[in-house]
Amino acid sequence: MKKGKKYSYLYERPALAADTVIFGFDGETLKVVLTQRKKDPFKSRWALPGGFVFMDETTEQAAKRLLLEKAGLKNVFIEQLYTFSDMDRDPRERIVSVAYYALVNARQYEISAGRDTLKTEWFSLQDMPKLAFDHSKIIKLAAERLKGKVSYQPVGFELLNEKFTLPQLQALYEAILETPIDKRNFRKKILSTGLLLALDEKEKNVAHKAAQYYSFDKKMYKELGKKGFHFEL
Amino acid sequence: MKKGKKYSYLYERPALAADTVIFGFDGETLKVVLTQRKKDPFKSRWALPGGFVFMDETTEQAAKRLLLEKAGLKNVFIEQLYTFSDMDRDPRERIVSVAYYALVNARQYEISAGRDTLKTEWFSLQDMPKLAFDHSKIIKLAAERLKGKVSYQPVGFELLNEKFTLPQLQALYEAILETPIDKRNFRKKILSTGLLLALDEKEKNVAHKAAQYYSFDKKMYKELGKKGFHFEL
DNA sequence: CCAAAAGTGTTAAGGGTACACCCATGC
DNA sequence: GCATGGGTGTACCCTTAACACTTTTGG
Repeated sequence: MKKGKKYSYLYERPALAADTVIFGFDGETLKVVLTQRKKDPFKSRWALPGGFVFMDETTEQAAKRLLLEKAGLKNVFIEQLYTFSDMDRDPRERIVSVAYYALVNARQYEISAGRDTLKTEWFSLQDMPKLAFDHSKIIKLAAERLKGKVSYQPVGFELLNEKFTLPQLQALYEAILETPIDKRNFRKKILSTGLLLALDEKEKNVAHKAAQYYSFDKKMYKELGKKGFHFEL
Repeated sequence: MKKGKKYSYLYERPALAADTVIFGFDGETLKVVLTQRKKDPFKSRWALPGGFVFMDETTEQAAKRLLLEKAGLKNVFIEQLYTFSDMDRDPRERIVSVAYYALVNARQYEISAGRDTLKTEWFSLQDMPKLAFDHSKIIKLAAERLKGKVSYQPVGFELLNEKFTLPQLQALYEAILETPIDKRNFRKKILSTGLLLALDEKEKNVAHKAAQYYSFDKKMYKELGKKGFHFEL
């Protein structure tokens, strides 16, 4: 190993960014937040909310900060997805991006446009515009990850209101897994986890039998020690 | 958002490194490759093989290059694990590390000490020395990831010879999952995947009934389209 | 012939899947 | 009273889990 080009890392380093796929659920389809770019490159194209990582923050802190700056979101579930480092990700220069995904309640939060963005909006996963950079690739990977995650951890609750009905929860699972689920089997299975708490409250003003509200029993989840959850199909 | 400190990323960037957890199996326990550091910080401490990412390579390419340089390994299964970015990971300066894990056949490859290392050796996961940086944390995460992975993808074969016996394969699963497995149930399940090809060759020179050799049917695996594998307990 | 590990089948229990009708509510 | 979606139970099948003896080989 010689000195010279190979040691250029001492002087030259890739820039480090964080981008986040924010998932939300509107009752029908899975959505993600996109921001429209105000500047080149890819001026006016839609992109994931993201930006550079500062020297005094971890990549996760950066992702959270950018969530707030670019979409007005705070205190959300967030988890690291993957690090993208292809040489030509960004036309300007080399940028390595640590991608995260976040789960938020799309109805509870107002999404607000932030710095460097023209607009910030929810887009259905089924119906996405052409994206900047390699962001479609990132979203695709995030959707797959979520599919896997939902089948062994009760993350779905992050996407719903604190109280929700079983039909709502089922619709969410169907949207994430992209497959229809049998109503009775779904109820049996999800209730058998013991993680749902039936509230004594029902839907109102619906032109059919009112659905029971439930909430997620976080205490029980901690007691179960995150074991013994398995949700196939 | 003001200019100033917050924009320091334009001038100052974290260094970017890649570290790899190399798993091997000696027939009894899971092992990982560690290298003893020749320089400060943590001079003479054991650490994961790793190093800086150059400007003309992806993090995965860097991990592969470092595998070759530091441990003499080539053409191995490698997959991204997680990106570590805590501020105080490295006492010198801020270094963000993209961690990978690799699966190699510990018997087939000779491990050789590389540049900047005193020695390079296999260590049993059960019996690890005190490590430099946050490398124990990385190894712990890698072991968990491998546990999960092995139950839905047939990765175990990367750790064995091309031909192997079912008792060998079972011992590997037991080592990874850290739990004993029933012999008959294991055979039934693993054979029912249709991914094993019985060779017409048996063990030799063993003081007991000779075990049948099998190989992994890669063609069949591709045909099955990576679906329908599920290995619980 | 002895030691040591490979190989083999059955049963019982639990979980998954498929499936159709009645109920509550608003209009 | 009608349309709409919520809520409920059962039967079959397949998978899992538990479990003990015979076979082959080298020494």
